[in-house]
Amino acid sequence: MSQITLTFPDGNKRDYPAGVTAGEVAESISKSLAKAAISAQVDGHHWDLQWPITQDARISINTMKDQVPALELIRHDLAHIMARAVQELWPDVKVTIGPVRDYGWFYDFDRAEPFTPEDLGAIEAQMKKIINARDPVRTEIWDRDRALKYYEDRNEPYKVELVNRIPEGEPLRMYWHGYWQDLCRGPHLQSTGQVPADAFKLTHVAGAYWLGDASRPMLQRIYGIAFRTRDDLKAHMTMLEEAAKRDHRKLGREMDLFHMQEEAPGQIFWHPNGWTIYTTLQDYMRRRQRADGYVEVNTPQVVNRKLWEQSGHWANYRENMFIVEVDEEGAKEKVINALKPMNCPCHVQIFNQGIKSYRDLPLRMAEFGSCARYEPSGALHGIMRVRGFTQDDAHIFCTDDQIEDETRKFIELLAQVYADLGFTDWRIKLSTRPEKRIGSEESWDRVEAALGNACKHAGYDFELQEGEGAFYGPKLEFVLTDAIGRDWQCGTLQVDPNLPERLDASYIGQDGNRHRPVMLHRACLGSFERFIGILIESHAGKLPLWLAPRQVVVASIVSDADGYVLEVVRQLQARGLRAEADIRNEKINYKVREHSLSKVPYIFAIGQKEVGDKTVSVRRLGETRTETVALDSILDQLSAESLPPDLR
RNA sequence: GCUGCAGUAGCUCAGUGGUAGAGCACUCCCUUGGUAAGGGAGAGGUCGAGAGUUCAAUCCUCUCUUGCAGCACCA
Repeated sequence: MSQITLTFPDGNKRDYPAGVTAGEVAESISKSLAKAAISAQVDGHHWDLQWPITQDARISINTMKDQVPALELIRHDLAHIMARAVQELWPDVKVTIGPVRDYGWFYDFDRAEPFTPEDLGAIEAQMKKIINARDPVRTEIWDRDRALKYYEDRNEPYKVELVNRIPEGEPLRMYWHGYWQDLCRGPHLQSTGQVPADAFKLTHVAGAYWLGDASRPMLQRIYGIAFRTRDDLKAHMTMLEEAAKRDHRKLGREMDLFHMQEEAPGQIFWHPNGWTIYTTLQDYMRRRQRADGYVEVNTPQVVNRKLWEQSGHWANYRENMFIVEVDEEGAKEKVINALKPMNCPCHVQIFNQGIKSYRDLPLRMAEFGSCARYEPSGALHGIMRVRGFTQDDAHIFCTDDQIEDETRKFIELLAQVYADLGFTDWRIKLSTRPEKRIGSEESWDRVEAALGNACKHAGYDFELQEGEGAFYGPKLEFVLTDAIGRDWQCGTLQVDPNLPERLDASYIGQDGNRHRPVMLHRACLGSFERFIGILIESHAGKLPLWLAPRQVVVASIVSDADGYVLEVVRQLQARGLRAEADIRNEKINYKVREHSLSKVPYIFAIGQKEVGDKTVSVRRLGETRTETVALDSILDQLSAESLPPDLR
């Protein structure tokens, strides 16, 4: 038998017979390593201990100390263990697939009866039994016919379909967890006993379409989470509780920002506090965009069907549009309008007024455009996914040659805006030509390169999302990571030569001929509604002073101070601060607690002493320390601190 | 839209086949208290909407609606 040479992480090399398994390699090093081993890395690939190694390679043995492979194996083995547990409890349940995901895994089952929370407890208990049985994990490669026959005999139609979907020539790997068997590409642990029995939890059950296809049957998906230790699991549960406390729907109520109600699903009733945030943010964006050479416009909400037919929305987007039928006097048929789901066709109408010259380009047309989209009911989520929203939208009409520079300018604007709003952790994704597309290859080449170059020249890398662009052009997506590590896609820039074509936009070039401009659809925040939701959650409601709806509450300690309290509020307001008096007949403890809970950044407490000294006792949100300062100096300090970032 | 779960006072929630309860919030009274809940009293609900079963429905059944979790969707 031929020999192969394996190189270990410390640089040592050893020869083994070809076909040696990673487990045997571990065994050759030490008994204890062989026992602790969970998998290996072979030339960078995650390698099952049972898999043979047939050629020279770099190898390292993984144990539970190696977090990434350990978690992957624990979660993946648990998926199988859970499927086995379910079939032990309900033998007629059909199994499908169960991948590792996020902090755990899920497995989809076909079962007539829905799983209940009690069932989850029973499954969890059964899983613990399987883990404690310490059954060995074994793997084999089967040929297709054998696998098909096996699953047909056992009446597992989903598995039959999976086997048939695996491309010819790819090995069909089977894994046994004890007697229980599943089709799986691996790798897996050595035995079920290697899974920590106290560091996992089944979290919830929900519907999921077979193979993600809404036209296929809906299965029941059970989700679990798993870690290496019980403490890690606990820490994760605590993190989830913390995230729940930041939920913008809860904070929106507590801070009296907005509400939503049955009569207007997916639309927001902004309360004075919430609307203050909204308008403050909008004013800020307006200043930033003006400074960057945008002109601002406003266009109709209700637009006749004809325009949507011309733009292509009627054909492609109709099920997402609110349709408004009007009985017009004398008209034979009802007039059909739609609420605008996007601003772009209206902006082209403005562009098309009069004759445009190449000298007018690039034309950056912005609108805080209120749009209505009939989103599927199940997609609605607080103020993050709504049916009525306002975009910080703009369309840049330009020539092909201007795309790169305009894109770079936009990225710079967006970077400034995100930095001002406290988001420094964000990245760019570039989506390129999809399979179904219009336009020539060289034009795609050119435009994709323009977007890529713009990123580079602005000083940012991008991730490639091949084939994810729109049918008419590539796009950039800007994904920001919030304070608790969640990703949000907010900004976007999309190159569109199609709509100017459809709506017949043109300009007179230097050559005196008519030319077609390109449109760049772009937004920084995406929608104000969603972005404010992100801001609330990311700051846990403790917004920076300039965005806080109520910036200062001046609270009296004794009623003799009421007059001075009102005077302080008046002076704060004169400096442009959003200040309120609290002269209720309550103790200062009570007032401090209440305003702290509603996230007011500054509480001024005023008693006899402050009245006499013309001072205020200042308490910042989140601190227990207080500081007594002269009224004039705090006024100066706060009026500077409350300026929006672009005015500082 | 699909699957599952849920809708009881402004909020958080308990409860029962015989038309409802707590805490907080609210109103009034007492209290003038120095940095996260001072005390007392009071008011407040067609139990999401409609239909059905029943002598009787907030409770059981059906339909609708809204929300929650996930899936699908997000040209």
